[in-house]
Amino acid sequence: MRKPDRDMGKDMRVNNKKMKLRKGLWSPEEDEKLIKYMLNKGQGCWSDIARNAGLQRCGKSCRLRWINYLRPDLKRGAFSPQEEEFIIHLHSILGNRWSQIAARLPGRTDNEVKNFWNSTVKKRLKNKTSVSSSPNNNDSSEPRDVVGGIFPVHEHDVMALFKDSSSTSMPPMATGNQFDPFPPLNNRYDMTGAFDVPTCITQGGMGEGFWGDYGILEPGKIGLEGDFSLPPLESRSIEDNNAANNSIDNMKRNNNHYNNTCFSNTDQSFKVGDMFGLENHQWQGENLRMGEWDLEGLMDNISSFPFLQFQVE
DNA sequence: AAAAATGGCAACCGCTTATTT
DNA sequence: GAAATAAGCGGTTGCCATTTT
Repeated sequence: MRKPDRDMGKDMRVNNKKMKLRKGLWSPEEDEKLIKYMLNKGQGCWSDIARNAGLQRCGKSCRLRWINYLRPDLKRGAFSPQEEEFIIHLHSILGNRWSQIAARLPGRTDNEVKNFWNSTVKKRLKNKTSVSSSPNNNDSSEPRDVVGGIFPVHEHDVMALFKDSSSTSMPPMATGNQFDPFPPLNNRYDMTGAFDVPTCITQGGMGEGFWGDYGILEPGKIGLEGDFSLPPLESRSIEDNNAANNSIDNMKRNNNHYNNTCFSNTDQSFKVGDMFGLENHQWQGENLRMGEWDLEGLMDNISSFPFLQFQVE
């Protein structure tokens, strides 16, 4: 429901003055204000941020703008074929849980994934399936058994597989938590935690046995024998993790919005914790529990996991 | 060249969930 | 425990650019 820029929303009070809230597209000036504020003050209550940054926007709008567009760790740019495959695969398991899917794609937002799905993937799958005229393909809003004939994924099959694994070769998880075939890469929204998105795990990459026969689930290949000990994301190597990027100029230079390149291009990594001068890594302790093998559980947290490296094309 | 159709995506809305008072 | 507030999420809309007619 995007309205033209001139459209104004409801009121907000600043210094007891009634101000009209802006809606619609963000101007570069607004972006700059928000970036500046976020860099200086970090994340807080969004309605305060909106007010204190001098933006005539509601907090919700600021949050969205930051998360979906201005965050320095966003990858942006076209989805790679690997990412596409991964999205399709995850969607076959998770359905329209865009945030969960996005959480497993470094530098991507739920909005981005959702848009990509609705505008591109859906269509592609439709074409594919109309050619193969598989009976099992319709709209993709629900988890499917077959996605375009590529991925034979069935929720309970996966579950069974995990159950089997747990009874036989499932390792005693170091963290005692549930097994997650596609662990979220990070708590991306937690500005107190450092993360280096583009350097996300790489061991072989997708394609090479990643999918086949649930390749990713094969104990021998992916460490089900017990090795989940990859270092947490935030401690992985970063090519040039110089907090020198810690300036709006750099952000602008790298941000699509300003010159069509990506914020954290493939050859550049950010640690937001560094950018913001923060050292807490709250995410490390999130929610580790052993529980029943429900799907949600499956997709819940786990410590780091050999994964894949996406490239922006 | 102009109009219409289509695609991509930013941003809003409304609902749900979590947290605070 | 209830109410208020904030945050998170998915669905949807509509603008703009590109492609097709």
